[in-house]
Amino acid sequence: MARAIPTTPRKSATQKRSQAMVETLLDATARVLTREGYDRASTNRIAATAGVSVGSLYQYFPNKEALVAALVARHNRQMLELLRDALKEVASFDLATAIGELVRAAVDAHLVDSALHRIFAEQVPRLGQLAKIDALQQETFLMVRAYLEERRAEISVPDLDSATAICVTAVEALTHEFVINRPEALDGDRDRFIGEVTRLIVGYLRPADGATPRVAAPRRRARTGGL
Amino acid sequence: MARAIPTTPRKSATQKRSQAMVETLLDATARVLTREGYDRASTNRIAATAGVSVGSLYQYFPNKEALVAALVARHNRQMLELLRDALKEVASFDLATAIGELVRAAVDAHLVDSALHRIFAEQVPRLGQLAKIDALQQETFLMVRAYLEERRAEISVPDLDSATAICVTAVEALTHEFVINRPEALDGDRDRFIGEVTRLIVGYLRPADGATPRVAAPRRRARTGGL
Amino acid sequence: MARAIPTTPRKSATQKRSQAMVETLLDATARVLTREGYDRASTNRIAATAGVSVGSLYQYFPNKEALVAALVARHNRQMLELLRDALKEVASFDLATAIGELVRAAVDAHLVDSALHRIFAEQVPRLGQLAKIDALQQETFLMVRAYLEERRAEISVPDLDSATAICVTAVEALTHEFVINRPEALDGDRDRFIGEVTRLIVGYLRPADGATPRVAAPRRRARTGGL
Amino acid sequence: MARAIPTTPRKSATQKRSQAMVETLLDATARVLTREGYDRASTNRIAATAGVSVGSLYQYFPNKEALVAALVARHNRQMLELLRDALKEVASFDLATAIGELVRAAVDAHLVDSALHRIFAEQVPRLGQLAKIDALQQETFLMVRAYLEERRAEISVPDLDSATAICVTAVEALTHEFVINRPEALDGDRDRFIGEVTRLIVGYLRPADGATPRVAAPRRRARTGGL
DNA sequence: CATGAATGAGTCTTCATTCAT
DNA sequence: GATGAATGAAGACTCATTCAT
Repeated sequence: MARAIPTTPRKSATQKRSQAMVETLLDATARVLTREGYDRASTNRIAATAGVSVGSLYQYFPNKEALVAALVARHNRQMLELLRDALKEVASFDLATAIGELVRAAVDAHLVDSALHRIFAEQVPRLGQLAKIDALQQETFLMVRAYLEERRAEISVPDLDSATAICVTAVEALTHEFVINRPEALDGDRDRFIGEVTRLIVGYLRPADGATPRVAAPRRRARTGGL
Repeated sequence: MARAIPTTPRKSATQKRSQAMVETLLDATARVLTREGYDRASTNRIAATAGVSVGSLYQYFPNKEALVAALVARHNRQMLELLRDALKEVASFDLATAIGELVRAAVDAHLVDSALHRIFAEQVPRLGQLAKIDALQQETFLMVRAYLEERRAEISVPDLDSATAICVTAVEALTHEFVINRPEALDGDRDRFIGEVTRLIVGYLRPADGATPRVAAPRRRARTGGL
Repeated sequence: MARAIPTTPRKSATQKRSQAMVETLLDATARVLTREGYDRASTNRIAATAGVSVGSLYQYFPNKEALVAALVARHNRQMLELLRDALKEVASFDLATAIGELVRAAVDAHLVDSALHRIFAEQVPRLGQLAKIDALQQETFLMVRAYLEERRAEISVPDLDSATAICVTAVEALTHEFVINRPEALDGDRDRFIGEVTRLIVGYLRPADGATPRVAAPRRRARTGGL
Repeated sequence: MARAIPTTPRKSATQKRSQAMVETLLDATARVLTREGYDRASTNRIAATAGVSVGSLYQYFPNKEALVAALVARHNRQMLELLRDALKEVASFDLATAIGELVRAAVDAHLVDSALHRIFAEQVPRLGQLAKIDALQQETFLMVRAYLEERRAEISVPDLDSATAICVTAVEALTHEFVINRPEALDGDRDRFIGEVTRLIVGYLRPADGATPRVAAPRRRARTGGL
């Protein structure tokens, strides 16, 4: 306690400066990554872009991977934030409306920095520290699963875990594909896309009719004669 | 006349040797890519793995990108082959059964070399020649679209283009996610996964009841007011 | 205020160190070029000879060509310096004496580093940046032309531009030839060479008698009949 | 003798084919050298340009240097030929006219293939075999010297060796400079150039007036106090 | 003899990281 | 703590030359 008086303020000033430096570096990393691609994003270039010396960069990040990992984490956090907000807002909505809003949030999330998002998706190797970061994606799963749990009554799918996985994966992939690779298909027509995806998901979670198609035993590869 | 006999074989012998070298190099590339990742896959390492000198590698491929592009093309072709076969087989089936078989083919395709597929998806930069290769993916779109066209009567979605895009993207993403990132979820239970995905797609294409959920106007952030 | 003192020196210390590194690299380049020839002068060898890492070399020069260009520039500057000094000194001399001194300066200039000069002349490709460097040679032309302009009265050649070009080219070539390729012809007899060249030039600029030989129309190959 | 019957004809046929191959290769070398420069003129490229396999190239030339040396020799021979012809023709002319024709021959010689000549002069390293080739230049010296000897009476320069060296060097350098580096100065005005150079040389060999400028003892560098 | 596939040493250049100031 | 010069391993690619066919 005695230490808190002089230490805390001074430390937080330092921390504030540190935090500012970290943000500056992450911003520079994002810019370089977007402009040059992963392979040409050298730590020297990033430091220069940040207006800082390489040495300083290494004062805050032990190596390049950690730097990129931190940026990925920040970006994921920003995206997640939007989803979290949407989930809060949606809590009392009926399923279809709620799913619609969640899809819309997914689109917004992909638009936070779609160029950067593409680089992460397409070029950044998922090794070491980056592997752990997918844990953030896990959070998405848990949040969505919790929501579906609450709406259990409206859902006819038996296994909620796999249903969540399927819905989250499908929405994320469709959003990604359309925002990143077919942005022209969304121009001025975002709602149509959202509507379609929503229908896909809602139709899956709540099949109105009874006829759930059951997959037949595999027909192909009957070569060996087995069933 | 007599001399003509040895000429042709000799030429094809050369071609056979060339082809063999190309295959050797692509195999080595796949192995190095899988084992070391894209960043550590140097042309020297690839040549060494192939048991060949770098010079030979450059006799067959003008640069590293072309080598990787050729491997991607080969892999895509193998995957596409499975889908093509499935589409042929499925031509006369009813929609649900057909979709089931197609999903199964997608799974098989991702299992052709899932480790390599992951590297392509996660690390190989989509630049230059690689961009063109996504054209192969375009082929998937066209093939599936053609199939849906034939089953038009059973499909209630108005815009077949976007429906195809959505189905192909969703199936590919779900298959990718489960084969690549959650393989344990498929062990001994592949049919359940296939069934779920099939239900997702069929439910989307052929909503039995009338209640198609229409997305409400955006509730949050009524930005510019546009639809 | 007190702090201002160390700052400036430190900066100039850095600049001094930079300049020292540049000189070291240029010296090493000259040594390698002289000892090994242009083709065997690799950046790695040059860096090693300089006792520096390749990386450092590239911190100061963007590529091999720039390095060689800088060395050429330095060498040309040194040679030019001698000529400039001679021209100053010679301003008031009569034409013959002046030309003699200028020829002597040309010899001295070629002796600055004749081995290096030979490499530049014989092996270094005149491309890219090097092309611009010939501009330094342009300076020679202008300086000499200015001198001749002042001595106009003693010169009977009508076109001063072409006269300058002829004199400069002839002196440079003769000096080059004798210093670089026939150094033994100069040993202990430099003044005789200088005298001969001076007579060549002075005789050309100031033909005492009237009989200027006019070239007859071409005798051989009266091709199209043109003059 | 007995062997001569079957051997000689067959051999000469072979030799003829050999000679043709050599010429083809030299032509290709010239083309590649001119188009790509010395550094980018690889034996593989040369062979390909010649429409021949590398192996064949090495059947006729032990290495790249020998190939280039042979081309230099051929080119020098062609140039020399023109000079030789001119000297024959000029034998009976008076000095001024003769020098004029010789200068004209020098220009023609440089125009044989000026692009190639430039490459030789500026990029080809004078090492190994190439060194010996300058012997061809020696021939020029001897031929010109022989001519001057015959015209001894008209020449007032005491040392014919150095006079020859000076004349040959000056004419070659001036021709080179104007044909290679200032071709525009010759367009439609070749005779003017030839006239000037001729005046330079004739004025040097046959100074009409007595006043041969004698070089004074060096004036510069009197720094240390010496004369 | 001709061929051209194969070789691998060697070139230029980049970049993550360190450390003296 | 900040700086940025220095490092040197490593990468993509070229090319003279050889040799089995």
